[in-house]
Amino acid sequence: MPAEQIAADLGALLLRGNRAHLYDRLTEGVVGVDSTTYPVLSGLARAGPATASRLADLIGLDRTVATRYATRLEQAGLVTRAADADDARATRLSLTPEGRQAVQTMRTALESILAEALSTSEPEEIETFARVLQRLLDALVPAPPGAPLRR
Amino acid sequence: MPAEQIAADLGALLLRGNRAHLYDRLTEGVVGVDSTTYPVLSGLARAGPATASRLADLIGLDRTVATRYATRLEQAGLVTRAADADDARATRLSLTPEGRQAVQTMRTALESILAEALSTSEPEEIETFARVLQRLLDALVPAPPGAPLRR
DNA sequence: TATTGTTATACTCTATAACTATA
DNA sequence: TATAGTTATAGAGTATAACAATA
Repeated sequence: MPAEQIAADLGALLLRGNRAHLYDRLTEGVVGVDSTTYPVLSGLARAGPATASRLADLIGLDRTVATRYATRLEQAGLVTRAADADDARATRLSLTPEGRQAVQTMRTALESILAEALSTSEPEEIETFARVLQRLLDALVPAPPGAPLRR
Repeated sequence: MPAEQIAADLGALLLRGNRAHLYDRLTEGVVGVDSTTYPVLSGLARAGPATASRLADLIGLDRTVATRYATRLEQAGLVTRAADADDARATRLSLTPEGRQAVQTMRTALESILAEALSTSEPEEIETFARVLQRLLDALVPAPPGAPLRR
């Protein structure tokens, strides 16, 4: 039963330093994005234009934090704010072309890092890994209130 | 090609909120340990008696932080300090019986959580998952736990 | 001169509370 | 009354710098 080893590896992966290291590798060279604003930008890319509240639910942040990081990304020219036509209280956050470019750059970097990290495994192993990882996540992680998409 | 889904799942796992949620599940009910001191206690359990500097290297923290958290754990009665016989500058950190008990409790909790999260997967799948995860970690993480450390 | 442990300081991140506007 | 966005404030976490003691 390799449960003990899985536990140790997951624990290592979650160590603050290792998490920050991975985020730094992803965002290095992308101006205006760091390890704290990355989830906001990435979430916006996944969800499409969304309000700060919805985005906050999606990535598990407080909505005040989402607003502040959105402001930072806006000042960096990666995100824009626009009034919601249906609800005058709401503000829709969207990616600018520069923001889309930044997301694309980081996605490419992530896939390249992953491809290299998985290069010593067989395709069947990788497929099994992905399958179990998905189940593990479904069991470990609380579902966001938004619910429709997490991946 | 499940690389994209792996990337998304890993990203979700590393989200600050999800990481904190997992740590909270582990440490809930264990007095004197929280999501910040958990890695220190866990690292001490893996490494055995160690100095603050060595422990800091092991878990990727600054040594000033390791010292402060060790003080907190000491005040909670989970860790003791003792002079190093070989080096008068050094202080050796050790687990108290209460500290060992706390580690055991958290390990059991982690294994139980994992066992449930993996209960829908076949043993062969889990074995493959563990194998690929290990390779992934070796490639992704700068200094894996258990590696030789600088003094 | 370098290293260990520690403390002091400043900075960053995050949540709670409060305010405004709209539903 | 409730909700969206935002700002203000305070609390916690962390790193940098500095100190004394020892190598």
